Amino acid sequence: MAQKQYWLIKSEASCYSISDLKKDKETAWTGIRNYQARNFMDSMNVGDLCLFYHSNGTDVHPSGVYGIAKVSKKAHADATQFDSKDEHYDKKASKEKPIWRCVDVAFVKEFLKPISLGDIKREQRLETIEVRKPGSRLSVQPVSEAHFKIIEGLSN
DNA sequence: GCCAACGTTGGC
DNA sequence: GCCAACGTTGGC
Repeated sequence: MAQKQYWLIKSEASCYSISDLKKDKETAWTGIRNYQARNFMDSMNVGDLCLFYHSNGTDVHPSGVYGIAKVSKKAHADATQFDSKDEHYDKKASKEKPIWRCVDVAFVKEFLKPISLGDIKREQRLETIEVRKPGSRLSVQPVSEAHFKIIEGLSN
């Protein structure tokens, strides 16, 4: 068993939120159409923990980490790339030659107190975290164990 | 809604 | 293989 890794996965709350995952218990993390993000998903292992980040927030619902999910299945072909009616359809992909993959993630917990991007920027120990970098658009990104634990700690 | 940052595409 | 144009993301 490989050592546990930590990640941050982004979703717009209006698209798929932590409460959706709480309700579903488990979901396929489909729709990732970025090679770097895909490659990170390829290196995920079952049991890895993910910070669940809501992007494109509002004043009422700020961008930030809203909870934790756990990888429950290693990367497999993302079914939405074959579906011409899906918004993530990719005509260059075929069942014989899939381009995009996704992992399955399971609900772990929803933070009682979400950690907003503002909170993250105020925390000196998180100075080097990817999500703080200007123009950080990567929707799946690695997070160090230390940073993961700090954010988890802040929510208590 | 604006705009900066970034990835992708396509002409050359 | 370069690079300008374009589309998308995401904070504000």
